Amino acid sequence: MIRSVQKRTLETRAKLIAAAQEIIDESGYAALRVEEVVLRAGMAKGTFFAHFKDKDALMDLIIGSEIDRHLDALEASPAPQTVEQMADALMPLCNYMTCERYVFDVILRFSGAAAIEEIGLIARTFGRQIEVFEAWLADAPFRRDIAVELRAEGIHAFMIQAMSAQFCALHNAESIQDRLLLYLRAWLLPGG
Amino acid sequence: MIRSVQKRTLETRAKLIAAAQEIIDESGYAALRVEEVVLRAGMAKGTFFAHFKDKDALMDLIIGSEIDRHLDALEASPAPQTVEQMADALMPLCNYMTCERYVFDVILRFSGAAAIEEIGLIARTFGRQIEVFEAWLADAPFRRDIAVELRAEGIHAFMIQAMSAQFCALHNAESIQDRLLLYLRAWLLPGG
Amino acid sequence: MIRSVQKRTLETRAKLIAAAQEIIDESGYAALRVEEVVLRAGMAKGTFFAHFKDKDALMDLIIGSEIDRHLDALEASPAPQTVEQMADALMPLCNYMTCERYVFDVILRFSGAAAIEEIGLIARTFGRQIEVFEAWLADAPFRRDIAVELRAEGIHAFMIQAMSAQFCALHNAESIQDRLLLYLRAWLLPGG
Amino acid sequence: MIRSVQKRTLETRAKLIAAAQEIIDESGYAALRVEEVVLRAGMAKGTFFAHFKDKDALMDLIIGSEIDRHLDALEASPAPQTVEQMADALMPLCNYMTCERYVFDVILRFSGAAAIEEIGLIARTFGRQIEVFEAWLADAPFRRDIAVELRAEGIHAFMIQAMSAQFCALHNAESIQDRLLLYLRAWLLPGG
DNA sequence: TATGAATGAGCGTTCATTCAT
DNA sequence: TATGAATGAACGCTCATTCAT
Repeated sequence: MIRSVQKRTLETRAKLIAAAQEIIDESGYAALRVEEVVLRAGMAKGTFFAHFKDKDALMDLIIGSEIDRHLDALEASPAPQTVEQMADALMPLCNYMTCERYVFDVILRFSGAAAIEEIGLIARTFGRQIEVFEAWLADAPFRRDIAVELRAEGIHAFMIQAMSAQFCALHNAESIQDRLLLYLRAWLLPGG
Repeated sequence: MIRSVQKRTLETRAKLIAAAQEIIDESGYAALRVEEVVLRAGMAKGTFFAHFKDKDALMDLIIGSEIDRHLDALEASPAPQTVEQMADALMPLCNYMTCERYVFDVILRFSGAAAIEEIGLIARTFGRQIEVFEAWLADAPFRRDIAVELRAEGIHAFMIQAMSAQFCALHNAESIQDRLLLYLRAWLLPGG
Repeated sequence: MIRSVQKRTLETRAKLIAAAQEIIDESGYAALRVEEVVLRAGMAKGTFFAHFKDKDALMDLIIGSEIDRHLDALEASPAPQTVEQMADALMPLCNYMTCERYVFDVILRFSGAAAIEEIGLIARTFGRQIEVFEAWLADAPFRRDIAVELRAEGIHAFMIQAMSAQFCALHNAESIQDRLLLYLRAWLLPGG
Repeated sequence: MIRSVQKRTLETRAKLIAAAQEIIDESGYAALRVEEVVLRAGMAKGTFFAHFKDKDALMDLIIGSEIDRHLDALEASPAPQTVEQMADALMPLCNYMTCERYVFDVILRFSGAAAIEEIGLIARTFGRQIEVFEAWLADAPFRRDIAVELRAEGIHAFMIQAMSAQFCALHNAESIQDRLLLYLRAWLLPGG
């Protein structure tokens, strides 16, 4: 009884997400409208807000899931042994996070959550990124004078820096990857 | 004649900025409404948009000016000779940039400008930050294995990272300053 | 078997009414939400509508019952022999009916029922009020030039008038009782 | 300058009211939707709410204006000299007020205003009704044992009573006019 | 330059009611 | 009977921005 109810609920939720993804695939994230989502899902507006606190909550879920998928792939691949390999490995995620100005803004905005109960997927993926980096660093031939967590946080900081530059007219000469490589080399192989 | 017109224009502009600052002082940045600004300045709404392209332009100006003031102070002070001094020196600026979630969001959003002609004050202050850091690094006893610009950009990346953590419920154990110190030491004194 | 089912049904109904009354006691009639009622009664929303045609039906029942209780008291008391006594006697009922703007609105709305089968408790209590007044008038020293039913209806009309004035900012100088007394004297003792 | 602006404002307001009236004429009061009003007026939704606090405010204005028009007509006509004439004179207004259940409900709900500043047209027309009745009674051959204001209020009370009965399944045998006549005779010609 | 009424697209909300299980 | 997810049709609102005067 309870199980069947949950199933129905999950199906509805899935339909809403699928409809949203469809819109995003067609017109991009910034073009998503709640009205259009429920229209495509064949549901009432009230149903949307019964499943998601607001539009942002859906956005957090969809973007967060996509980031998670990238992290899954990173976890499934062998740990990079050079900064070049690392930059290569990070590029799919960086490209996704910068695929739209709107997406990058949402990510930055949601990456910090004011309260524990508000922590959404995107915020969690930021934690997971650090974990993935830590796993990479465990056996990699990089600097070992500082804690693995610190090294991982540094990678993250430079990823953000490289992506931010992408949206800046002052720095658009260099690609994300070039900048990332420069940063990672200086961060992980000092003196090298 | 021309001078008097310019003077009047500047006065109007100044009145609008003063009114905005008043609201910010009373209720914070996020609470600022154009309606309220023109009301206090004793003008019509249209006048606002004759002086500022949009609300964001005013926000960019006010926040950018405040950041500039902090940079002026940093430039006027002697260059830090230790990472501890550097972290200390950076804290007033970091505190301002994180005084409100809204302010930090605006700063991140404006730090990259889509086109050269759109570059606003905040974006410029980001460039200026790098310059200030470069000046600091010129004679300081920090790593010299990488270009001074790269070193400066790293400081900036870690400042952002430390401030971001501030808004994240997952990391609020450590203060901005503690994180910053940790990062700067690892970045500027590798192996040290 | 049948008895136990009926008992269960009645218990469910009673629980719903009790929960509703609890909410009313705490927050007033206007604040009552079906959601909150079933939550307190520990039931599902659907159960509510299995017992009451709609929310209004519950409201009609609760308010109607309260009015009935007042009418019981009036019937149990001796008939007033003066308009002063009559106004005194009517005040508890008037006070209840005007305890909340929402309650008075519901009463006026329900006092007329669109169809015989829709006649609810409140509409019935209006009929009962007339009957009570008729009983009062049977032996009382008031005008006798018109039918007793007409006299009774007049009392009712003036009760409504006096209560309506209560909610009007234009007339809040006089109390319900003062107005009622004025009206009743003019209605029941013309020329007196 | 100021005048021309006011003119434009008044025109917009008039267009909104005209559009609303059009809908009412076609489909009735209960069918009026804000969306439809602005659509017909060729305006934005925001404009509606810039002119009317909410939908109810528009309803109050339209219904109140209509009542006012009836009162204008009553004031322009000679004062009734018999209760029969009075009932005849009141019927157009009564018919309007009971043209729709929704309209009568709105009238009752708005006839009392919680605060002076909230007093709308409908509430004001109730005061005006009393004044019109007072003017009628000044020279008419009706009872004079009570104050003219009191006599006027009684007429009003009985109008409401007669109209309320109209919506009540228990009393729909008699017409509003018959009831009104009965009431007025008993009220204005006691002993007669 | 100044005015301020008008715009407008979409979000969030409400909450009684229905219906498949 | 009981369940509770889903419905749905407006409403109210926001508020930066535009534009005719």
